[in-house]
Amino acid sequence: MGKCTPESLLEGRNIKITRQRQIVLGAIIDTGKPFSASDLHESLGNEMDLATIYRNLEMLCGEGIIRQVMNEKERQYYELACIHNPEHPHFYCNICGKIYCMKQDKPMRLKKRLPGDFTVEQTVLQYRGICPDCSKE
Amino acid sequence: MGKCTPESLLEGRNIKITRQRQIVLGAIIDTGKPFSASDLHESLGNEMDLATIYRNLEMLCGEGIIRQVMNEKERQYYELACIHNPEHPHFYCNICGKIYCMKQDKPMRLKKRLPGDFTVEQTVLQYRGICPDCSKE
DNA sequence: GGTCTAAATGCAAGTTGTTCGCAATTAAAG
DNA sequence: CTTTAATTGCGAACAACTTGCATTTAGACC
Repeated sequence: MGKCTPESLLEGRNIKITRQRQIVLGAIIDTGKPFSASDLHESLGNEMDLATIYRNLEMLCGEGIIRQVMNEKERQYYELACIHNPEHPHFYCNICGKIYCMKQDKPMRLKKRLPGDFTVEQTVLQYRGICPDCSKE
Repeated sequence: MGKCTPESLLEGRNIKITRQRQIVLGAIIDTGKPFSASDLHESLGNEMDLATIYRNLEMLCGEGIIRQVMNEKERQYYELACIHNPEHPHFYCNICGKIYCMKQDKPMRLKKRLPGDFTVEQTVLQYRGICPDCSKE
């Protein structure tokens, strides 16, 4: 299990490796935290077309390479979905809007069986409140 | 603890009781399930101004009379937040987009203490997958 | 290497949910 | 009944995201 690189994440998937995909994936890997399309856009110097970023995020999400984390202030946040980053809870600060990853020991598998005939594909657990930084004031 | 009426929900709060607030709250109480601004708008025959609905939803949310449930397809969903409807998990169907309330026996109080200095004001637990109706196909 | 083609990109325009400014209306206090 | 501050309706503005289309490009096949 080597480390994540844009190429390793894309290989064996029948996906064209374009320059912008390498750049986008590189930025996603570098940022160790949840990001939105415009976060990426900014971190890349506002040079890449936003439509390209959106299209690639959708593709990466469909491939399971990234996952949706939360939707806040009308903005969708994602994170890398690799072996080293399994599903985990997130904390959203109601004051500063920052999103924190809440790592936890045991894998998140709350009630995978639901009554009736619900098939659970993803479990989302999030907390909202005030983060340590904002508590200080 | 009487039943919910627009007036009982607003009383003692220094909020003007307007005709549209009564209508909006009435619709919210009648619909026993999560709703969006446009759901309300439609259910009221597209007659009330959407801006009014948005402003009232924001106010009701600030007052704790309703709570945000989830944000799906760029649309914010709310539900009534009264004694009879405590925080509970929701299920979002990836196919039909319907939102189900997952009632549960014990109150939802997962990990209210988090490491560091996080103050948790709300805990959100949601499942996404395929609902019973869509499983049948 | 060169050629070809389907897929990806950039750009501009469009869509959608939500917000804002402002004049007209209205709840409710006096 | 009067008064006034809050609320409403309307239209325009906004922001995130999507789409159409011409241009470019990865990579497969010679």
